[in-house]
Amino acid sequence: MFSKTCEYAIRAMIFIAQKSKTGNRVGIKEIAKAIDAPEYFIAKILQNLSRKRLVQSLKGPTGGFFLEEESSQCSLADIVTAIDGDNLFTGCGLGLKNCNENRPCPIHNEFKKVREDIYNMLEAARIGEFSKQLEKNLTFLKR
Amino acid sequence: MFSKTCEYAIRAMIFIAQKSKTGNRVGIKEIAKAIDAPEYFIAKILQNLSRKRLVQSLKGPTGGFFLEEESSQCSLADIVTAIDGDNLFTGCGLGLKNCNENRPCPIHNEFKKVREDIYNMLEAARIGEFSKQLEKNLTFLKR
DNA sequence: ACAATAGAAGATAAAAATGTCCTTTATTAA
DNA sequence: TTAATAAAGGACATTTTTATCTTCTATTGT
Repeated sequence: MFSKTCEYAIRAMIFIAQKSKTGNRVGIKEIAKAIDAPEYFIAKILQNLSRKRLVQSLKGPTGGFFLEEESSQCSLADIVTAIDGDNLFTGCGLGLKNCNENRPCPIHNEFKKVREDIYNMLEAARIGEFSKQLEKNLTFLKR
Repeated sequence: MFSKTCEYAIRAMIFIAQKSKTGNRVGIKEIAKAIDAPEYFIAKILQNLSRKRLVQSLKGPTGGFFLEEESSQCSLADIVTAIDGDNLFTGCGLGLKNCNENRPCPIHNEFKKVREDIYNMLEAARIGEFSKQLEKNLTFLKR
């Protein structure tokens, strides 16, 4: 469904959001451990998200990644779009470039429905909303 | 959503199914043109599906690919599973290997729903059911 | 000012997916 | 039975994705 890059990105963002609630910044190494992802790779991914202003960062001692109030309101759909683009939400299921209402592929309408369901679900899910369940160990970000 | 390989596979299978209705066998070149896919690449893909008995083939003059009655009843889910495996239908949205009811990722339940929707849609779609609309040029397999 | 810290940026490497070519095998029609 | 045809199979090439390493830059506390 998502690229590995995108899976890591979502997990990292949820983790950062949780830590940000208490005003903490969090370093790459801590993130990598918390979500069980390759350190250098996560660094690249967050660098990218940082350029796109989906996450905030500060260099130097006491530095690290964090989310401003606004960023913690961003949706999973925003993250997916930033990393994988919008193909999942708008593209043809069979990979046709010009598939559309007027010139549909054989599964156009059925596919459109699930695409919309996916989008709605990801748009409704805000990055900041997962902290409580994580803290209670009701949900997990690794393995 | 699907790999490119899988997209080609589905399009090729739908095309073969259509041609098979009238008892025709169809060669790689014709398939490649009809679905606008790289010839040698779909050759490989169909070779694979042939080994898995999802499509039938005959070598030599007048040979080619075709679908027996039984094969034209196979679902898109069968093809996806044969090519991409069942990760789309059973895997965790965030890539966690051990995500499950007892140890869910933060989006486990929402994701499960869309996964099931996707599966149901693909399982309901039989490869042989698209011929009429294709013949009437109401749906398309290329571009 | 300076040393230590931590992300940014660029280069490189490894693995997987995608795409191509060449030889072999099975089948057909003459 | 032979020549032509078309898929099967194996090897190889290219591109994209995933992963790692090194150097540079900004920030902090002393």
